[in-house]
Amino acid sequence: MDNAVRVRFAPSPTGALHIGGARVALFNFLYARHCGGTFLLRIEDTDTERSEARFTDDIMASLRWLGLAWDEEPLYQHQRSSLYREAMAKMLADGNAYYCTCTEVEVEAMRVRAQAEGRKPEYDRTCRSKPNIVPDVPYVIRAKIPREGGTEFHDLIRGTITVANSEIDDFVLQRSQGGVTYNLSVVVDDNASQITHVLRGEDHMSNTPKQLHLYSFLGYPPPQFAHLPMVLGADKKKLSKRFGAVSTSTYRQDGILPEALNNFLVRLGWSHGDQEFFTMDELVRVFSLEKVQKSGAVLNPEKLLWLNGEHMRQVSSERLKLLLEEAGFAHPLHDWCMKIAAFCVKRAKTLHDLMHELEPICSPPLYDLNVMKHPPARWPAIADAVECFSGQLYADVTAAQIEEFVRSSSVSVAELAQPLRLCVTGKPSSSDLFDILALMPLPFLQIRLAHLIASLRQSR
RNA sequence: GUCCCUAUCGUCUAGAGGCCUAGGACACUGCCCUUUCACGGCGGUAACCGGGGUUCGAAUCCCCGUGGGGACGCCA
Repeated sequence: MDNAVRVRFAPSPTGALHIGGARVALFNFLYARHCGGTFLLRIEDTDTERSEARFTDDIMASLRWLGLAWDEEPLYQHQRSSLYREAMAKMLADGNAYYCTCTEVEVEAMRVRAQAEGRKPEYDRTCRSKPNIVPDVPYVIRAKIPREGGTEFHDLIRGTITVANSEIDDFVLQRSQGGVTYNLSVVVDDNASQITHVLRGEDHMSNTPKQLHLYSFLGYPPPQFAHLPMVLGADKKKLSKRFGAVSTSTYRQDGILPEALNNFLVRLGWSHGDQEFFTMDELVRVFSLEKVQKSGAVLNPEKLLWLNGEHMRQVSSERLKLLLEEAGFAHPLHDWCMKIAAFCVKRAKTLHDLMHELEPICSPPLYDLNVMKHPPARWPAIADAVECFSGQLYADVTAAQIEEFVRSSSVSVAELAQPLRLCVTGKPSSSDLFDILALMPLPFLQIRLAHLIASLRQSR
């Protein structure tokens, strides 16, 4: 256990929490818990144009739903500009940053030129050697990245990564409107929060050398880095909003359990031998960065559905009841309903599957006798058999007794089972009929049977 | 285009030089169970990107290709 471990999840509130972000949060959370460390949340809202409070709300609600609780008060970057200004002043004073008065149009032209010359699109450093005094025209402040040498860091997942300094642009630290950009605020805040390990998506890998220069300029000790493989859509591309159900809250709405989503997400790029099913406690115990995969992982929605079914079968009756109510189940969930639910959950993949099966059982069902394959000519005989069956039911019947009766009746088992199933479950297929019959309180059952008998006779 | 990362069944992965005629899971599929649909049980199809090395021996190490991804913003 290393109590000094401090990690953070730092989303920008420019959209709902999508599952790629949820996975990064999960990995951070698991790493912190595994090490006995601290997991922090920081809202990166320096882009005032695109940041919205409702997205912050969604991100927090989704994290809470997933059980990824953060340990200290969340930090909001928009409240921390004085810290960033101090850092900026130091870099300016030390000659590690400079004023740039080039316009956006000019910079764009430089990029085009660089690319035409077979280089990476970049700023051409025009203002780099000008005197370091505040210009009287609009300006930005840029980092003065050394032109020689290289930057190297040890990635906990990928090993040593080396980038030539000549590849690193003199990126903007402060915008012309005065706000600072991501690379500066991250470094200042990670340092202020004493973050020891930065676990983030691979899409940030190219930012790391830039940030390492800032650590050096500011005299901060750099943290360790681990870049997680990307979560990809079916097209193998980085997840984006264009592809359907990517927001975490959508999975919740679709009847997915948080533990199932966590389980699914953790296995995208991480493994523990052949094990597929994990509880959160187990994950905290066995999670390790060494077993994280290096390449991107494509989402497999069917596997999530399967895992969700597995997790639903593991939850207690009390929690299942809570989950159903939370999902909007409209009928009172009596004890007998929950006992039936325990049977029905075997064939469900989502909470909605279970609700759809339970609903007609817990409320008077509507059904259409014509879905039966038996010819209407047989209906009177079936009605007689049901009547006889109904007459022999007493309190506390067992599935075995019911089965015994049905087998000894004058009509075939299939002929009797179909209408019984319809009238009790409202559907032509359901979980084990005899178990449901035995679990339904007799008065409820008798009302249904009477209705069935009447329908069978009436429909002739 | 440039730089960085990466490469085992359709998908997620096991695999740390001999245990690999490559294992598991999802999906697909055959059979069994069965009043239905499922669940469950037993099977099946299906992969080491290519080429060079290193080694007695390579899915595993190295190099070169190729494929894939990411980054290249006064977004984060």
